[in-house]
Formats: sequence, structure tokens, C-alpha cells
Amino acid sequence: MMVKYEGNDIILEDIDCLNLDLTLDCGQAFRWERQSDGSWSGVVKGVFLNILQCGNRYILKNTSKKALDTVWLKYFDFDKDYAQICNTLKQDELLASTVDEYYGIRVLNQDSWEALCSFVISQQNNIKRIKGIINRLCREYGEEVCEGFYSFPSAQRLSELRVDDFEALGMGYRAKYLERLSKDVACGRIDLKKIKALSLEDARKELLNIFGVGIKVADCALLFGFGFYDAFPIDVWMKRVMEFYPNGLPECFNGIGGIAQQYLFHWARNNL
DNA sequence: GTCCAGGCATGCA
DNA sequence: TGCATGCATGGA
Repeated sequence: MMVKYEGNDIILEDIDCLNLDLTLDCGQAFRWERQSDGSWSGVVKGVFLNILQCGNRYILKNTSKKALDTVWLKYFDFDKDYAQICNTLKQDELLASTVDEYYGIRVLNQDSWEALCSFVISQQNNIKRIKGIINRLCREYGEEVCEGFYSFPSAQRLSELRVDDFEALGMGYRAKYLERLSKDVACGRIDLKKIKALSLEDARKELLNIFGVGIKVADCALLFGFGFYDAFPIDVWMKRVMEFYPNGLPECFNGIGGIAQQYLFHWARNNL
């Protein structure tokens, strides 16, 4: 990767395998908004970004080296060798064509608190509605970082709310899950940093103890928010995909199953 | 009107 | 341990 600084903008070049349109709108993150010029705007860890892709050139507008180093390098996982990962995954017959067709999907390194809340909300829900609920949550209880763009509210802030407040955002029966989760994280009964340091197996056990978190939500949180690239969430779409793997998942998925999953999920939603 | 969406908690066997 | 059922909401 090459980094250039032009005024307040930062230009990144020579990045392999990052298609912003696919990555920011494939159901792993729910808060990025596509602008009329084709760029994407969003807030991560309280930091705003507008980013435009022109081929293999990425323009980060009006940002800083500090933001790049502390937030965006990790979020987009620029250190990971995706070319190599994609080659490995293409040993699988189904992924051989799928990876080419949707080349450039990356698994984002999201904030664990935001990811956990997001996927609790996601259960038995569709992506459009999930986005609406999360946006209302941020607008009501987050802080405005840039005009019209809000941070994801902290557990501390959400712990002050009552179940009715969550219901008013349209969360339905998931309101009670968010209410308890916020209070448990705010008071320290659930320690997300500690969970992040555990093994995949132990982290999964911890998440499964949370009210409103089952296997699917736990695996999504582990993959998208806790850095476990081997987590393999199975939702209604992936259940359909699993029929293509009657003998179990191939060996080439080992350690990177979650990335394989993201390509298969996208393929399933477009083809099944 | 019915069915479905990045499912889970609960009760029961 | 495994299975059936209820659950909020809005779009198709």
C-alpha cells in the first residue's frame, strides 16, 4: 500500500482486494451511506470518514494521519494479505467463481460493542430494517460527529434508557435484549475487552451467556467485531448454501472461514 | 391477507 | 439433548 498526503486528503494506492461498494453494503456493517458522487460516508469509533474509490485509488477526504493510523488501517484490515487469502479460498469449487465475481469483499474490523448490538438487532430481521433501527438509535443517543452523522452510542449512555425507549426505535421484541445488554456492559458484568482476548471457543461461550445472543448472533459478533476470522455464521441464507457442502466445509477454509462465508453469503443473496 | 427477514428464549419431552 | 412455539415490525 502507498500512502500520499494531499492537503487534508489522504490517497491510498496499491491496495489489493478492496471493493468499497461490495464491502460496505454486504450486510456486515449497517451504517455506511453511499453519496451521490459514489463515495461512502460513515462513522467508526466516533471518527467520521468520507472515502471514494477510483479503481485502485482510494481518496480519504479531509482526514488526518492520526485517524488513518488509529482507526482506518485496522478497520479496513490493510495489513492482511487478501490476495493470498482469495487464492486459498479459490481451491474450493464454488468459491473459485464466486471470489472472482465479487472480488474485493473484505471483512471489516468493527468495534465490538457496535457489532454486538447490531447483530442482536439483526435477528429475524431484514437488512433494510436493521439499518433503519440502528440509524435511529445513533441519531437519538449518539453524538453528532459531522453534519447528519452520529457516533454509535456507548453502553454507558444506553444503560440509562428503559425498554420503552428501545421499543420506540422499532426494535420490537429485541428491545429487552438491548436494554439488558447495555446495562450489563456498562456496569462491567460483561467485559468485551476480556472476551476479545479469549480463544474463539471460550469467547463464543461467553457471548452465548448473553440474553438475546444465540449461535448465529455470537458468530457474527465474533467475526465482525472481535477479530475471529474463523467464525462461520449460519443464517437462513447460509443454511441454503450449506446444501452445497454435504461433506462439511473444505480444508482451505481453515482459519479464514469467516471470509469465505462473506463471499458465500453475498452469492446466496444474489443467486438463491 | 400471507410470508419472510443475517434467531432466540422458553417450555416440554 | 432436541423440537415446537411465540415473538415485533415492515416490505413484498
